[in-house]
Amino acid sequence: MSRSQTDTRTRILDAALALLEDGGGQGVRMADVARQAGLSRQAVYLHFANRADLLIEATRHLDTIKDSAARLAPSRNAATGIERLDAFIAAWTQYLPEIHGVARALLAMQESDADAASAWKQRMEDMREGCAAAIEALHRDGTLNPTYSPKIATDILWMLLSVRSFEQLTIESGWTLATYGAEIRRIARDLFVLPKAGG
Amino acid sequence: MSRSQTDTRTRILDAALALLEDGGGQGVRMADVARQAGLSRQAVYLHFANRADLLIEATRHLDTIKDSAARLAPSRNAATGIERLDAFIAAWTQYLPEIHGVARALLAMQESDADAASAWKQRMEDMREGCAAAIEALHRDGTLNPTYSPKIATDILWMLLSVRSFEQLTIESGWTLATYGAEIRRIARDLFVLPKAGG
DNA sequence: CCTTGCACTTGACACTGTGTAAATTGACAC
DNA sequence: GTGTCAATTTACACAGTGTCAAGTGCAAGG
Repeated sequence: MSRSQTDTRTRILDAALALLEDGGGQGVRMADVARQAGLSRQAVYLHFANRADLLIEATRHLDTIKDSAARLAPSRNAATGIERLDAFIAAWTQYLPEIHGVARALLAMQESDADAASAWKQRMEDMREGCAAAIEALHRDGTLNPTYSPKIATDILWMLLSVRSFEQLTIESGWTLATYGAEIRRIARDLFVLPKAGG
Repeated sequence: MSRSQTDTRTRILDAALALLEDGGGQGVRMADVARQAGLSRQAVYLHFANRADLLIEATRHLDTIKDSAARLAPSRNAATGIERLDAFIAAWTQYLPEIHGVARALLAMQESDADAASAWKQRMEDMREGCAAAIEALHRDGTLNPTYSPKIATDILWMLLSVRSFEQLTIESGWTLATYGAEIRRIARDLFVLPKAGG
């Protein structure tokens, strides 16, 4: 068999990712993906139930390609809370630009499609776990600024690392990726990490 | 004339605002607005060129109703930079929930319509002026944390006060409006206001 | 009174994009 | 050869936006 079913499936996913990655974002239609994959529009529906399904699977596919799990390992292995916070922020701020195109599309889809909404929500929930773990590590070390509860600190960190905040700072305010990463790290430290005793 | 052209126009705008205010957000169609205003769908097009135009005018209309200009007066009249920052944040965080529905719709429209995009951008630019002025006031007083440049500080404050951040914190993280206002104020102070000498 | 103007209505239609369905092709496997 | 199955072509239903044309009803004004 020259073209297995799974081959075509990944070909479609790759096509979708290619289109989503460069700016297009919103304007990626089913027909565009089909053309990019060298298929008829209808053939796409043989592999994915609908547009939401395609986008959801595309993000999953991207996670596999980019090995998102491996990227967060350094964060989990950090010795101190501060190191864990830094490592998590570094990993995420490097990851975000790479998934931005797909994230944007799924985020937009979310408003009209319930499945897309819950898929996105789940992803954001997973990311929040990382935020919570970093804050919790600070808390255990006694280096969490006590004027912030772990819950509030997690919420704020989650917001700082959200796709929307990333977009606003890099696109609207023109920050470079390096600036974005460095500033978010600094904000998190300024807010959450207890100043050294006597400082 | 029992029904002047401007009467109907405002009737349509009021109808649109009413629908946008309660949750609907995305799902407000031209036909919905028309029904709410007691008109045929086509009549709406006699007053507004298209959906984007209607939404843009609706936000303008809302500004008039809510008197957005007057709300920012206390901020401009503040004696110190710190007071100005506080007043601006207070005014904006109280205003945001009131315009949230319309903002959401315009924000969504922005992705597909160029006019909506530039109208939204303009509004955000105006809001940014307020952020910049507050930070500048701190700067003049010498109370701006020198590790943040006025530009970076403005960008961050702008991001903290964005509709998206508001949505994330109140909807996703479940903060009350009061918590949202208080926490943003605290974050801004922690980040930007220089600790008292000897503190 | 009758005409002119105008806001609005009704109904039809084009266009875009999604999703469904049916009949057909082409290749590979046994 | 025949069956299987991916993929194709063609067609259509549906929602929502936006356009167009003909017609209605009312009020102002000669």
